[in-house]
Amino acid sequence: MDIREIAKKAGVSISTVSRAINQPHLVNKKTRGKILAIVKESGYVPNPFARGLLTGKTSTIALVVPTLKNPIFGETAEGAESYLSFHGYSLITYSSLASMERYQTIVDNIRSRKVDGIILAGSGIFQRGYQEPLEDINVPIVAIEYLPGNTTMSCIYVDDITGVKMALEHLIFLNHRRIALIAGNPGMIVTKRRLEAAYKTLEFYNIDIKEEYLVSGLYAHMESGYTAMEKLLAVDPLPTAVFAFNDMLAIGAIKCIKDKGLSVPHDISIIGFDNIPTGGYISPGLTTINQPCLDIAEKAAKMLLEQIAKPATSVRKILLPCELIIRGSTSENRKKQVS
Amino acid sequence: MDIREIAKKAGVSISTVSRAINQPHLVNKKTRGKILAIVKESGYVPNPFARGLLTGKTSTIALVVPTLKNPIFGETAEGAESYLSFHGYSLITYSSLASMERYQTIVDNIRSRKVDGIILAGSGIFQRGYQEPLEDINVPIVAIEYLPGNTTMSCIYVDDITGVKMALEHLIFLNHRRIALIAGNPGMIVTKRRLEAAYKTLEFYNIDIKEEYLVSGLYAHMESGYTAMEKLLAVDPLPTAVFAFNDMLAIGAIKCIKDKGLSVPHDISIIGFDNIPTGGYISPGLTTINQPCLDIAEKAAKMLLEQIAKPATSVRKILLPCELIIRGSTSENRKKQVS
DNA sequence: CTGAAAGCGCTTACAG
DNA sequence: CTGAAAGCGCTTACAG
Repeated sequence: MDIREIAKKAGVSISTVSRAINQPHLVNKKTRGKILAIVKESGYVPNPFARGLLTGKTSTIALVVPTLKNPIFGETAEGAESYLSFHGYSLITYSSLASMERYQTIVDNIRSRKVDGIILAGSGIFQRGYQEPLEDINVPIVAIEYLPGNTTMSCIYVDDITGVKMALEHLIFLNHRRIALIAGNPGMIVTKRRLEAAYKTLEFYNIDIKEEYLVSGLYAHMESGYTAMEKLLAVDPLPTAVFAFNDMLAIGAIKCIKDKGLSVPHDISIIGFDNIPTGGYISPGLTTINQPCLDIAEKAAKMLLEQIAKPATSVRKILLPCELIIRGSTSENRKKQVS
Repeated sequence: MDIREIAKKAGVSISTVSRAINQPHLVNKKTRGKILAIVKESGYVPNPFARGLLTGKTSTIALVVPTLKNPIFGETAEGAESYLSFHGYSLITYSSLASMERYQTIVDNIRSRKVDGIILAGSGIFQRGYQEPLEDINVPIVAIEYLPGNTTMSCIYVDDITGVKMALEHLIFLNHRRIALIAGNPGMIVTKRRLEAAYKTLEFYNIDIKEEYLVSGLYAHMESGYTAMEKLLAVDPLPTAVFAFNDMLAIGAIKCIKDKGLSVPHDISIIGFDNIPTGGYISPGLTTINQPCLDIAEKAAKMLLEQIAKPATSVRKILLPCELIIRGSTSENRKKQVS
C-alpha cells in the first residue's frame, strides 16, 4: 500500500495525496475529504523512511538511562514514553550504562539513527568526558540532572541540594550528631553535588565530620548499601544515624543493621533519597526524600519537544522541589553524646 | 557527509563504496582498504533512511511490556537491549500497557515504523483479542509468555505450571492445609494458567478449596497485594498460608499482615513468584519461585534474530525451569487443623 | 487548488 | 572487479 495506490483510487496525483495528509489546508475540502477517507479505510501510513530521507525528521527520541534496575528510571522511561507517544514520537531507550565504551557505542548508535532529540537521564552518564561524544551531534538534548555553569543542553532535575539539606536537618533535629553518609558511585556529578551539600549542611550545624563516617556504594544495587553499612558498623563509636544517597543503598543498609542484631531506628536511624515504592514496604518503613520522577520525565519530554519545534530556544534549567517523607526508619537519638 | 563525498575522496564510484561497506568480498582488497579507511576516518555512517527505504530493513526491534514498574520487565528490557544492541539492533520499548486502546495505538505505531521484529513480553497484553491487531503485520514475533495451541508466533517462558506446583507443595509439605491464593489481573493468560495449575495441585493433595480463599490484585502494584490480603484477613478461619501470583503482590500482603499485628510466617506463611531483588530485603525475606528474566529476555532476542535471518523457521516454544527460593516468609504450620 | 518533476541517499541488478 | 542507471516512497518548490 503506497501513496500511488491511494492517488489512483482517489483519482488525483500523489502530490495531492501528500498534501492532504501533511498540509490539509492546501487542498480543496471535497478532494481532501475523499482522499482522507480512502487513507483511513486502507490503513495507509506514509513510509517513514521515504519521509525521513526527505525531511530529516524521524519522530524518534533517544532516552539514555544508567539502568532499569533502579525503579526511578523505570518511571522516568514510562513518563517520557507516555508523553512522547501521545505526541507522535517513539522512544528508543538505552540502558545498562556500565562503561565509557558502552556510552560511546550508544552515542554512535544514536548518531547513526538520526533521532530528533535526546534525553539523558540519571547521572550515570555524567562522569567526566560525557560531553565530547555529544559535541557535534546537532540535535536538541535535555538532561535529567542538574548541570551547573554554561552548558549547551537544557536540564531539569529535582533540587537535591535542598533535598540533602532537608534529609540531614531531619536527622539533626532528631538530635543526631554522629551522622554517617553512604554516598553513591564516586565520580558521578550527582554524588559530588550531594556530598558537597551534605558537608555544607553538617558544617553549618557544627557537626564533626568523621572521616570513617563516609563510605560509598553503587546506586543501582541494594547489596552495595549492605556492604557499605558493614563498614560503618566497624567504626567506633557507631553512628546514630545514616543518610544514604538513594533508597536502594538505604534499603541495603537497613537489612545489614538488622542482620547484625541492631535495631532501626532505635540503634541507628536511616534516611534515603528518591522515595521508591519499596521503601513503604520494608520494615521499618523508609524515611526518605521524594523525587517526582514521573513529573520530571514528562517535563523533560515537553522541553525537548519545544526545542525541536523551535531550535532557537535558549538553554533552560529547571529545578523541582522535593519533599521529606517520614516513615519509621528514623527516630530521636536518645544516646549520650560522645563526640 | 554522504556516500558521494567518500566516493570522491577515494576516487571511486558510489557503487564501490556501498559494496565496500555491505559486501566487502566483492571489492578489490586494496580499493576496499582505502575506502574503509576513509569511511572510518570521516566517521561516515550510511543514512538509515535511504537504506531502509531500499532494503526494507530497519535494524529496529519493538519490545512491548505491560509496565516498567515491575522490576522483572526492567530486567527483560535490559536483557533484550544488551543482546540486540550487540547485534546491531536498536530497541524501541513500549510500556504502560493500560488499556486495549493503548495496545492498539502501540501496534499501529509499530506497524508504521516498520520494525524488523517484535518481542511481546508479559501477558498484560495477552488478554482476549491481542492477536487480531497483529494479524497482518508480517514481521517475526516472539512472545515472552507461554502460548498454548497452534500459534503463529514463537514463545519462550518459564515453566510456571511447575513453578506453581513447587510453590504450593512447599506450603503443603510445611503442613499447611488452609491455603489462600492472591491471583493477579483477571483475564490475563498467565493468571488463568497459574490458577488452573494451583487448583490442580491442591486437588491432587486433597486440599479443600474454599471460595473465600481466592482473591485477586494487580500484578504491578504492591498496594493491591495489601488490599487483597485485607480481604483474606476477614475470612474465618484465617488461612495459614498464602500463595501470591507474583512478588509485588506478596510483598504487599506481608505488609498488610504485619500492620494488622499478625506475624509472618508464624501466623501466616507467604510465598511469591518471580524473585525480584526486593524480596531479599524485606523482613522476613520472601520465599518465592525464581524466574530467570534476564536469560529469558536474551533467549527471546536470540530467537527473534534467528527468525529474522531465516523467516521460514518454524514456530518454537521453549519453557525454562524455575527454582524455589526459601527465605523467611514461610514456615511449618503448627496450628491445629480445623478444616 | 493541482500536477509534473526533481531529488532525499542509498543499494543492486546489469553491463562491461 | 567496477561504474552508470534505475528506483525505493515520499515531499516540495515550481509552474500553471
